[in-house]
Amino acid sequence: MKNLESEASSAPEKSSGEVDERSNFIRDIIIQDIKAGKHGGRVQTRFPPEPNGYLHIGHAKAICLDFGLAAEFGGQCNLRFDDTNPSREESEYVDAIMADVQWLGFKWDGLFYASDYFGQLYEWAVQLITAGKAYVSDLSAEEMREYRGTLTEPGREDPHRNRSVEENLELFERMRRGEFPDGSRTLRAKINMASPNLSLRDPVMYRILHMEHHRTGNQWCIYPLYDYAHGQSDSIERVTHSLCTLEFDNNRALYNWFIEQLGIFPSQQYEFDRLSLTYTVMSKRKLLKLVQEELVKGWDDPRMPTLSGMRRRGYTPEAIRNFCASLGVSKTNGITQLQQLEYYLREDLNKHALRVMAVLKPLRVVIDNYPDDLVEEMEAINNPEDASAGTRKVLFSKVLYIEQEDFREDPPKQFYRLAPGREVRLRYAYLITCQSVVKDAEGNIVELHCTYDPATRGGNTPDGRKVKSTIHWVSAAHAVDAEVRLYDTLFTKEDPSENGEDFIDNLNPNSLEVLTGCKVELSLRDAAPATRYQFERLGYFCVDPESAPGHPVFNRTIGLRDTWAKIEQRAKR
RNA sequence: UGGGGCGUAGCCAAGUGGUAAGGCACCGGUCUUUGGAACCGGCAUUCGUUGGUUCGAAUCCACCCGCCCCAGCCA
Repeated sequence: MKNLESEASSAPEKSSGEVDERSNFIRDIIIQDIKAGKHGGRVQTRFPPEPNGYLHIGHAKAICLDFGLAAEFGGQCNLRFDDTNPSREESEYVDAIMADVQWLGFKWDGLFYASDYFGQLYEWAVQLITAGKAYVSDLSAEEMREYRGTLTEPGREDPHRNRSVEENLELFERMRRGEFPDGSRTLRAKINMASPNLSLRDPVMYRILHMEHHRTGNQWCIYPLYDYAHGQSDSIERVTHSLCTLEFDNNRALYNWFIEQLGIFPSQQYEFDRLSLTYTVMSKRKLLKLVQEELVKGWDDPRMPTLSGMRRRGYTPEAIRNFCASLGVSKTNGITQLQQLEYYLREDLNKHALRVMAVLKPLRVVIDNYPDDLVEEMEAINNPEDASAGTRKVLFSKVLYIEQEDFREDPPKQFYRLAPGREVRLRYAYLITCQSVVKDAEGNIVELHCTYDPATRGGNTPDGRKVKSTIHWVSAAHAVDAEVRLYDTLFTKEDPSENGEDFIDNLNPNSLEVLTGCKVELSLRDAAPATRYQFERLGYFCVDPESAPGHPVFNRTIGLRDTWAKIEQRAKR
C-alpha cells in the first residue's frame, strides 16, 4: 500500500440487505460541521492502533466508524500506528493489523506512524520550553506520584518547575543526546498542579528510554507519551474528527491544550462507547495473557475475539461489518449480547454458504431392501437461498451413516426424527422406515436396519403422504473421514471479570471439543482452507488452515438455530 | 470525599416540549425435502427516583440514587 493515495477512502460496496448507517451523535456533528462549512466541508478521520497486540471485534467497531464516516461524507481515513512506546511494540503486530484492516474490507488513504513525527514533535517541545510552557524535571517516578496529589487533594509544584528556559533547553538537548539514564529525567508541560483534572497536573511529555524502536532504530532515546503525540499527529494529518473511546474523555482538555499552545491545525476529539460483548474479554492485556499462558492456541485461535481468530473460525467481513452497523454509537457503557453478533453471522452465512451433508457422530444404517451393489447419484441443491449456486450429485448406496442424534429408540413427545417403525425422509434420497435396532454387548445402539420406498426417489412422495422429518446422511462407502472442532464460548460467564473476579477463573473448560471420525460427503475431500459450508441441519463450518487434501479439518463457525434443542431443554425443566 | 461521562424493555438504541422508532432476544402463527431460512403477529400507559415549570415533559428546572473513567515516565 502506498503512502497517501489520493483517492477517497473506500468502504466496501454495500451488498443487498446490508445494514444502513444509523444516525448517531458523531454523524450528526459531522453533518452540522459540513453544513456550517467548517474546514471547507472536508472530513478527515484516522484509525490509530498501537501495534502491541492483535485487532479484535472491538476495534472493528472503531474501524467501521472511522472509515465508514469518512467514506460516507467523501472524506479520507488514514491508518496511523501509535508507536510511541518501543518497550511493547513490534512490527509483527503492524503486519497483522494491516492484514486485518484489509480483510475487514477497508482501504486506508494515508499510512502513517506516530514515529514519523518524532522530529516535528521534538521541535515543538523546544518551542514550548522556549515559551516557558514546559520544563525538565529530575523527579523520579515515585516522587512524581507523591507530588501529583490525589483525586481530592491538589498536587504540589515540581521543585524544578521554575528552571530557566536556557537550563531547560540545555537539559532537554542532553536528554536527547543520551547523557542521562532511563527514568532519571522527564520533560513536563507547565499547566496547573491544582487542576481537578489530573491529566492537566503538569503531564509528562517525554521520558528517557534507551531502547530500539521498530522503525526509528536507535535514533532516539527519548520518546513522547501518548498525550503529547496523539493530538499533534492528528493535527499534522489535518484530521477533522478524531474519534476515540470514552476513557479518553479526561484527556481531551490536554489534547486541546497542546494544539492551542502550538497554534496548529485544530483537530477535534470526540469520544464514543467501546464495544463490550458477553462471554468474552476485550482488553489487549487479557488477550495477551491468554496467548502467553497458552490458554488458547495463539492470537488466531477460533475462540478468540480477535479478527484473525474470527476469520479462522469462519466469520465473514460482511457479517462483522453488518454487526457493527447494527450497533449504536453513544456514550453509554453497555455489554452487547453475543446473540446479536451471531445473528448477523448466520444471516450472511445463510445467504452465501454452500450446503453439503456431513455426519458428526455417525450411526450406521443398512437399507435391507436396497440392491447390494447399486450406487445412485442424487441431485442436491447447493444453496436454496441462491439459485445460481446450482446443484451437485451426491452418492447413495445400501449402507449409510446418519447422525446418532437423529434416532431415538424411545422417542419423546415432539421428537419427529427416526424411531422404530417410523418413516422419515433422507434428504434428496428416499423415504426410509426403521425396522430393527442392533446393539452391542453393552446395549449401545450400533446399527439400524431400515427399508426404503423405491417410489420416493429424490425424497418425493408421489402419493402425497407426509413425513414429519427430513434427516441428513452420507453413503458409508463414499464418505470421507474428517476432523471437526466444535467451539463454545471461551468463558462461562457473560462478564468474565464481574465483581472483580479473575477472568482466568471463568474460562470455559468445554470451549473446544474435537471430533474425529466424522463422515463427510465426497465433495469435501479436498476442500480448500478458509472455505465456508453449511453442513445441512447442523451449522456453518469453515475449513481450517491445518486441513490437508484427503484429511479435511473443519471449524464449526456457529450452529444453526436449533428449535428442537430448545424444546428439549424446556421439557427438562 | 475532587473532576468528567452516562442512566429509555432482558440486551443495544432512536427520540432534543405535543403524547415512546428500529434491531437482537423472547412468545405465538403461516410456510417448508434443513425442527434452517422466509413471512405474519405479539412484546415499555412509560423513559433511574422524587418534586417543580407547562394546557401538555423521556425531552426544561431542582434534589436525590446508581454505574463508568481519571492519581503510568501505558495507550
